Amino acid sequence: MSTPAKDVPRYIEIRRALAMRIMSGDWRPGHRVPSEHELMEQYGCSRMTVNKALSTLASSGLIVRKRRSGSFVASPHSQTTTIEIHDIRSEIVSGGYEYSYAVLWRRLRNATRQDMSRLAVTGGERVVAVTVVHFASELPFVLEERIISLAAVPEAESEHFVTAPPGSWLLERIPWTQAEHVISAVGAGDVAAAHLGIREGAACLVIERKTWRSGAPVTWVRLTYPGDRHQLVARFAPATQAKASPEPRKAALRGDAS
Amino acid sequence: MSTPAKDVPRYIEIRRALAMRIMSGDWRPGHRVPSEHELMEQYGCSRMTVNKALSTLASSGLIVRKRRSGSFVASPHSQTTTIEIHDIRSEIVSGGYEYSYAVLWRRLRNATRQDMSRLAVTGGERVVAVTVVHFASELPFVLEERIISLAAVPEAESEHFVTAPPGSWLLERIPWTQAEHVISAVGAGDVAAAHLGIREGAACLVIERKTWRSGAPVTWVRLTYPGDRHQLVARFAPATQAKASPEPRKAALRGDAS
DNA sequence: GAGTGGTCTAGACCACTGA
DNA sequence: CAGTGGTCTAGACCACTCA
Repeated sequence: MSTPAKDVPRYIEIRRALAMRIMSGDWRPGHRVPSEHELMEQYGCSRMTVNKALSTLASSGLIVRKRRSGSFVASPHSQTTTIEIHDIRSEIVSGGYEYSYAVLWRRLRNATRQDMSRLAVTGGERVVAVTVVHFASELPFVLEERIISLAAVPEAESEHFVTAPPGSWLLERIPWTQAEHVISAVGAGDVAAAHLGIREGAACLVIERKTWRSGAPVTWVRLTYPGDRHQLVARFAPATQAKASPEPRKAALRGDAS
Repeated sequence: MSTPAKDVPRYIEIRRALAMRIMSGDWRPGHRVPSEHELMEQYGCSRMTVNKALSTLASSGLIVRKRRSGSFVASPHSQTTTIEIHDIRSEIVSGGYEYSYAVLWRRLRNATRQDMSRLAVTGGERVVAVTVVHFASELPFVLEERIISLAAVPEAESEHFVTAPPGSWLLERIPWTQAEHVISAVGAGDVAAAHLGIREGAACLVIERKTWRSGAPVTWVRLTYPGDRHQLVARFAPATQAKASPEPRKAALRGDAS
């Protein structure tokens, strides 16, 4: 069995072989993986090649590398997994729904204490605060409450988001950022309940995101999804890429559930 | 400015320089990054070095590489971010609380239709179903509902989880796996409400995890956290590792919130 | 002190694909 | 067809750190 691999690069072949030993339980956590020199001889290839196998294995968390001691099978005491947080529009459109949005209100103000804590700034900057509902085929899909720092995005002062919602609008202007997400569950407040057409106190999935650009706060946003209309999916398959995931679901609207 | 870097490896220096151009907006999405040959000359180093800079940049999603055409600044239309899902015990202990748990019940049965759909199997296997509450200093912290495939873990047949909860017990025996997580918000059902000491319908953060080992289903688990006692935090800072994150918070218990 | 991983070099061949 | 990235080689020096 296990055809010797047709076209897969050498380093992936090695990586896969090592991953198999680990994931099969053959090598328990703490077990010492052969050194680069040993693997060179075992596989008859150069050190750079086994190094690539080992370092990608390390970056996916399957092994830990220590100078002078060697590489060891890692202890999986925390699972790290990757989630994708999508643009709301494409999320809705790719679900086969029609996208629309409505700006509920928009204000220009000096940052309140709450604004400052949300943006993680101390000085009293000017901000734009805007609240938007996004619809999937007429059905309220998510409530977006956003604060934008005018120091970071001066153009926002005169922008009323009639041609594009704040998220997309910002993405056009501030393409690459650092971000922090906080995911939680809360009961819908009266505002959210009214705008999302759900019962007050109904469970909602809330994603809060702070965004920086080279260290400077850009925007804060809270997305409130009715609990029965949205979920996040994350997959984790270390390095070996065991098999194509059956279906990379991302979000489900009510009725999509299997 | 920007001291020429003391000890940082060459490829990180290059990667950082490129990341700066991208994150500053100097190079917009779609912009063509210099080719490996051009960068070789620019930085006076070998191709392997610039290759490492570019490929790590690509794996962090900042650029897209295409043969024959070149490397291009990626469009950030979906943010991918990494969350860590921790062992419940260490999650509680690291929060400064005292950990304990109680097995509510445990049953051995042939897989029901629901069990099969949760484990993603079709045959009617034997499973262990077990429900556990985890406490943080006497306060119910999370409800764990779990199904374990006996085909994958035969020892579970006689295990009653008195010395360790199912999660830790499994981790000891099945260290490395693939997993799929689904994160959602639901109102507490009557069972969850009773055991977690919360109002029925109160918002809960729910994490469902399916676990495989080399393709074979091992376990399914649903973790129900009272919404006001838990949240997930994810950070995203592409490649440049801009700055040490102020504090890698993971979970917050009521009272920890700032 | 010796073995380990971290990094780097100056080449090489290949597959792919856009002009 | 020519330029690009993907991979690989057979060396090298270094820092670190465990024994």
